[in-house]
Amino acid sequence: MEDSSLCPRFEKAVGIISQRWNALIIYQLLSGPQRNHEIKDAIGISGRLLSERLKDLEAEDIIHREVYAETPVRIEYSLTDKGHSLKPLMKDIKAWADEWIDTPTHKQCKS
Amino acid sequence: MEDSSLCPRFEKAVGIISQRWNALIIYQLLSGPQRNHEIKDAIGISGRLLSERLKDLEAEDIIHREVYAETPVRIEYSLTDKGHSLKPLMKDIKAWADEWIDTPTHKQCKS
DNA sequence: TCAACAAGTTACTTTATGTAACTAATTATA
DNA sequence: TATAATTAGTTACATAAAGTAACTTGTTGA
Repeated sequence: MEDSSLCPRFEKAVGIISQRWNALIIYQLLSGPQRNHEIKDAIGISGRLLSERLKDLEAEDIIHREVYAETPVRIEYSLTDKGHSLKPLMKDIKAWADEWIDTPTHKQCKS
Repeated sequence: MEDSSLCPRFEKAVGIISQRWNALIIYQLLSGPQRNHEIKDAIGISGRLLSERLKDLEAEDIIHREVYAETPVRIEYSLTDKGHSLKPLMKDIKAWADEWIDTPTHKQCKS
């Protein structure tokens, strides 16, 4: 293991995107800045993992954490430029899913 | 957990693509049909997981397993139409990686 | 016959994820 | 003023997935 002949950049990108929950978090944030509990409720992740992933994605400069010193304090997560640049990718996944994934028991989703 | 309000098709697609190793296997097969050990050497996966993932991807109709009754027997894996339809996605990941991922110690890779 | 290869499988260890309870700060409610 | 509720986390523990390596089966070439 551990030494492939593939492109290291590609492997790094795949590592980020295919880390569990990351794609769903990024997809969710495409619709605008959101708070911890909003993301949590939207994608069904546990608080433990959401905190962990948000930290990871912030470290990768894909999302930005903004603290609003209101009362009570409000913390919002949003996509950085780097994060926003993943939009075409997310749209590709969505398009592929619409064409190739069969979920007869579920209705069509909005684009 | 377990009940999100996202599109079920999208979640299914993300589940497949972001399952560890799947994207690398599919990317690797974009360059043509390959045997078990070729994929293994190319992406650095263990034999155990490669067998498991190849079975999963075959069950999803993303790859095809062809047995050539030569001597010794030759087994080749290739992308199905559904698998090939993931090419734009893979290219997007590659393009994103080239633009946003910094690997100063590694050289540029072929497109 | 013996070593080597190819495609898997089995057994076992390590890491990641899921679940739930717990903080700390604030706020609305009785 | 207690009391419960909310928000963004964290901690502790159980379960599931991934990593490692040895083993199997069938065949080949020396």
